[in-house]
Amino acid sequence: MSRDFLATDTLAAARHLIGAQLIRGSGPDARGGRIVEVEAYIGLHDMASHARFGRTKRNSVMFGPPGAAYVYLVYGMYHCLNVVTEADGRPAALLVRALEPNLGQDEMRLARVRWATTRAGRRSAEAVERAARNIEALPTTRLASGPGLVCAALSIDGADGGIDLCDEASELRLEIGVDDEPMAVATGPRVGIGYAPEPWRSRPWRFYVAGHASVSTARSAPQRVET
DNA sequence: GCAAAGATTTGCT
DNA sequence: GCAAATCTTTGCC
Repeated sequence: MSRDFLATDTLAAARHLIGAQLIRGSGPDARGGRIVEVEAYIGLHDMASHARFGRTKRNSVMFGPPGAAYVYLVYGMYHCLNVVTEADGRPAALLVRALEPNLGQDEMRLARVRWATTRAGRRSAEAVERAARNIEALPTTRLASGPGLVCAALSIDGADGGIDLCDEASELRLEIGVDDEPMAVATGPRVGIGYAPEPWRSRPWRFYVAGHASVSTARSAPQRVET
């Protein structure tokens, strides 16, 4: 993907990311899908953003050049992948919330099972079996329908932080799909930021493909169509 | 130094 | 519909 799409306005970049491909690996081992849901976090004054306290060790990648991967751990369990936007020095990023898997779906399902096994394994063998059965029963469309699930399906963790997603040689990268048809993009408030004061809490900075089966649902706002 | 909360997901009531 | 899981970062004493 051209870095120019990400270098300036974050809300415009969000529209470019919807429909783009996020891919891990290459050749027969490649896996990934089209991005169908993102959220924008923009600037020091966005009270929902990790950048609201200024530059810290965790969020420093957000302050760097566009196209870098900002990966962080939430709730002690799930990794979240962000695409850094805007000029070097300006803290902004797009959180990748959901993919439509269209490459290496079997490997993505296996990665989900591996992730769940590691976590549930600390509890009991029964918990592992139950989690594995649940994942095996999932429709392919639901393998990466949430920010934590995108990372589980693509095996993304802190080691991927800082990777250049615009470099076609990167292990983890973005590509523009050739067969992309215009998709109806809906907008709404960002998910899980109830701690933020207004007007940030209500900013319609969540972008998603209206009615798409792969869009996250766990805590999602109701879907409404825009254009 | 310590306490609290978090850009989530799952399973049980 | 609610609470647990799990650990890093931030804020306050």
